[in-house]
Amino acid sequence: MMMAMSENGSLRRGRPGYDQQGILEVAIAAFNQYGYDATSMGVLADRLGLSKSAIYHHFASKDEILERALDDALSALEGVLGESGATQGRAADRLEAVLAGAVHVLVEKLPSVTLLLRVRGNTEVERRALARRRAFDRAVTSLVEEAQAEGSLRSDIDPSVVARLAFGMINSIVEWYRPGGKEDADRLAGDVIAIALDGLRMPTSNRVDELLG
Amino acid sequence: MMMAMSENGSLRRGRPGYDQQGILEVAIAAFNQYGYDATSMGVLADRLGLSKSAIYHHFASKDEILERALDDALSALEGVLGESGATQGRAADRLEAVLAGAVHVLVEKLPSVTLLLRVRGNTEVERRALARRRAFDRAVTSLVEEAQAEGSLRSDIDPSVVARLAFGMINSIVEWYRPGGKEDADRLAGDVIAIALDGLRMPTSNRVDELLG
DNA sequence: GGCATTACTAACCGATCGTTCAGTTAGTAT
DNA sequence: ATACTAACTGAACGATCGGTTAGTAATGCC
Repeated sequence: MMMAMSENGSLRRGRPGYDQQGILEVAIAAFNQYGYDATSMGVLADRLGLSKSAIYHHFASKDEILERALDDALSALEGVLGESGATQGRAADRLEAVLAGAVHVLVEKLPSVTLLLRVRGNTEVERRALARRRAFDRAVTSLVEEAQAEGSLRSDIDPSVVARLAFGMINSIVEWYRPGGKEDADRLAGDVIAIALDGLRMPTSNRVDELLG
Repeated sequence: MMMAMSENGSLRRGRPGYDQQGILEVAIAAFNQYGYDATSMGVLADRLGLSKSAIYHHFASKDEILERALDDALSALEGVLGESGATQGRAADRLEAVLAGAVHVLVEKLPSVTLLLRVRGNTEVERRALARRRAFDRAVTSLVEEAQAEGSLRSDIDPSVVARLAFGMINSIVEWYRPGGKEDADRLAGDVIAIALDGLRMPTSNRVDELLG
């Protein structure tokens, strides 16, 4: 039961119960479990312990719930692109900062990012979210291109393929990572970045062979 | 329009129109575009240019369509585990064969594997498919463990995480690979395996530093 | 106590859902 | 022409869908 608090921690006026954020969190969990399309407002109401119509006091529509959730995830990911580690320095370092930042966003906002990564495109809300995702992907691809031009990233593979595969790996976290599991968030980020960057860097095998003659 | 042919190529008896396979292919495409849950039998009927009830001549239920599609994908993936490259030799080589085989299955059966990778688990059909997927994942994880024990694969990362990240990358193909695009299938498989294996092998960077003193 | 605020309800709506049923249609074989 | 085979149809069904409406309920403030 989400007891709505005012910003200074005192109890707010009005009937106790869920607030918008409380509804949103339960909705995201249900959407992730059953899929957005297969989650009816009835199922959601059951999960909340409310009537269906009570939900409409908080959100105008099912679509609006989705839009709020997706915006949360997208804003966090877009925020990674604006951080100082992603805007200054060599392209390879910036790329590493973006990948690490993305992993942290995935872990910290696992429910809403999970929902984002499963969006289909059936509604206008979904299509707008997909457009924002594509813009993010393009920014990452540009970074890969720059790092390849610097010579610090393998250039035998098309930059858009590199970006997609790297994010394919990172995004797979939402399918199996569970907070409190065997891997803590920092260890996970370290592991993911290690594999991704080792796969992306200029291969050093030739260098070893060269040195050994 | 799928003209049903008998096995020797002559026209079969009965009214011309779709056969089961023809319905299945259109259904998979619709399921992948809109999501299984958001694809109504009405939408599917529109795509087929038939009435809704015509579909039930070919399949007993929407579920049965899904089951057939998922079985197609799963059988192909499971087949990779039974190939000689995956059953003989060093573990690292077997793992590489499995990864390459999986990429080829993804590319060759892109529609049905795409559908498989998006299964939620809302129905018994879906849950059975997920169980088969988990068994596949376990087999791959075992291979990673063996390869780590051989010393040819990095062992700084938990084998189940390694397997998941590698397949996360490989499975991401379904979200962006398009036959006839920039990357042909063999090139793609090569690129994916290069990044995955470079990310998975024992790091050679230390070796370079060591040789340089 | 009355008011404002905020959360919640049951009944209802029109539309759509997956499926069934009793037929019709279009081809081949005899 | 008739029988068989296989594909297809419109109407109907019970259930569920997202959403609306006119209320009720529970709190804090004055």
